[in-house]
Amino acid sequence: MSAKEENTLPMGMFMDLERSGPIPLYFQVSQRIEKAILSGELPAGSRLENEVALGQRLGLSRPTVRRAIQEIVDKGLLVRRRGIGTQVVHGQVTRKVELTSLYDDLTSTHKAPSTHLLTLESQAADAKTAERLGIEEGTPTLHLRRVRLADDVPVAVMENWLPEEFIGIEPEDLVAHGLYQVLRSRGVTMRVARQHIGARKSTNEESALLEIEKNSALLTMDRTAFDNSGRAVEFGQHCYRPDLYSFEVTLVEK
Amino acid sequence: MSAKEENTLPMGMFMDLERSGPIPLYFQVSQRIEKAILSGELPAGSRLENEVALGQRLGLSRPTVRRAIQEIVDKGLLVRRRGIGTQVVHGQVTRKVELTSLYDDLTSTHKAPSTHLLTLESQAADAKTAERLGIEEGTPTLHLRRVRLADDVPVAVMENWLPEEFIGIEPEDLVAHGLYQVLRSRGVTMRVARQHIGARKSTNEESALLEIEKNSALLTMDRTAFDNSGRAVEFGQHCYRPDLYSFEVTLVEK
DNA sequence: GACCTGATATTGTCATGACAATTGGCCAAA
DNA sequence: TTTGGCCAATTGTCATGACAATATCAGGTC
Repeated sequence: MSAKEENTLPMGMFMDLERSGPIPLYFQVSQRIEKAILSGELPAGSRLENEVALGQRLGLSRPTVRRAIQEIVDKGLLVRRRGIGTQVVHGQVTRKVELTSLYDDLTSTHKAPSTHLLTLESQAADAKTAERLGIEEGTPTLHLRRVRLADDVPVAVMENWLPEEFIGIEPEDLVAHGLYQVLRSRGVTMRVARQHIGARKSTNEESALLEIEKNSALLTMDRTAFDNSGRAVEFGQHCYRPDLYSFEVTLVEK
Repeated sequence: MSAKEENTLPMGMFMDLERSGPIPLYFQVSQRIEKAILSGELPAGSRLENEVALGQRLGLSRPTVRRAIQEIVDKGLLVRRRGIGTQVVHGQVTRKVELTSLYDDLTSTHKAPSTHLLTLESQAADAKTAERLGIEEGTPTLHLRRVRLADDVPVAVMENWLPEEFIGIEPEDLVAHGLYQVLRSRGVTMRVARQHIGARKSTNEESALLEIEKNSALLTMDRTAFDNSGRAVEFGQHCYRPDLYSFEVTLVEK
C-alpha cells in the first residue's frame, strides 16, 4: 500500500448503511472510514479512494462523500490535496488518550471516576464571574467545588460557577453523575468552550486535596462554556495533577 | 437587538465581494460576518439573518452562504439551531489573546520575538524521536534547541527534531525568521499538529535559561506536526513560563 | 391553564450538474 | 539533459433544487 495507489475499501464495509434512518449518511460513511484508519486497514500514508469513485460505488452524491471525508480531515486523521487525493496522516493515533472535549470531567478515562464535593452553594457573582457568565455583578450563581478522582486517586480540583437557573442542583446528583451529565439532563446542550490552559504552583490546600508535595507544579484550565443559544452556562477553574492528567489537542489547518 | 429579531447586516458590508478573484466567495462572506461579530456590530446573543434571505440578498447560493456561516461556527463564534436560526455566542472575544495555532512559535504576540539558539546539529534519532517522526531509529535528524524571547524576555525553551531533509537549515535563518517560517520557505505546508499539554517543575538549567526561580512550575507542550501529505515534519518538546504564556483553545461541538 | 394541532420559520441533509485550480506524468523541443 | 507544454486525475468551488427535522407560535378545545 503506497501513497500512489488508491485504497479501495471493501464494499462489505458499507453494505449496511442505513439509508432512511435518523443518522445522516455522511456521518455513517465517515464513521466507517475512520474505523478503517484506526484499525490500520487504511494505513498511515496511504491514499483513500477518490471522491467520485467512492460516491459511485456507494450510490451517494459526491457532496455527501465529500462531507464524510471532511469530517475526518477536521479531526486531523486525513489530509487532502488537489490533484493528488486524500491521504492518511502518519503516526499512530492511540486509543488510550482521549482528546480534550467539551465534557472533560474525567469520565472518559478508563478508570472509575468519583467525586468528593467540597462546596455547593449559592454565591453572588463577583466581577470576574459576572463577566464570564455575562450577568450582573451580585446576581446569584451556583458555586461548586469538588475533587475529582479516578480509581479513588485524586486527579483534579474543579471549581465552577453556574447561572442562577441551576441553583437547585442536588449534591447527590453531582456525586452520582458528574456536572456535565446533570446539565445535560436539565436540557443543556453545550456547544462551545473557550479554554485557557496554564500552569502554576499548588497551594497548600490543593497539595493536600490532591495528595501531592507542597509547591508542586499544577496544570490549570480556566474555561467558559456556552450552550446552543450561545449563552454562557458554565465558568470553571480547574487544576490537575500533571502526573495524572494532560490535554490532548489536535490542530488542523483549514 | 435581541435573539428574536434577525440582524440584517448592511449591504455595504458585502458590496465589494470579489466575484471572480482567487478568494472563494464563502471565505469572503465569512470574513465579513466575523468582522461584524468582533466589532460588536453583531452583538453577543443576537441572531444572524437566515441563510435563505442572506443568499438572496447577496446573490449567492444557499450552500455558499451556509459554508461561510459554518466557518464561523467552527471557530466557536456562532451557534446554529434548526427552527431558530444562527446566534452569536456570548462573551467578548479578546483580540489580545491569540488562539493556539499550528505555527505557535511566539511570533503572534504583540512583542518582538527573538531567538537564542542553543543547539543546531545532526542527531541520530533515538527510539522516541523515530517513533514520532515515523523513521528508523538511528536515522539522522536535525536537532535544534532554542530559547524564544519576547521583547528580550525569555518565554520558552523549545526543542525540535526534524526529518533528515532539513539538515541543511542555517542558524542565521532560524534566528532571523523562526522555525516555521523557514519550513514554509522550504515548501512545507503544515496541516495537522497533535499536541499534548502538561506541566512539571523546571530543571536547574531551564530555570537559568528562563530566568525564573528554581523548581518553578512550567507549562509544557509536546507535539508532532504533519504536512499536506500526512508525513511527520516536526517533533517538538517545548516548555514555557506560565506567567508569560498559556494556551487558548476553543472547543466546538460538531 | 394545560394540552393538542396545524402552520410557519429555519436549519440540516442530499442530489444533480458544471466549472476551476492544482498536481504529476508524459512527451516533444531546445 | 533540461525545460516547457499538454493532458489526465483529483480536489475545490458554486449553483439549483428538493425534502426532512426541529422549534415556535397561534388557535382551538377541555
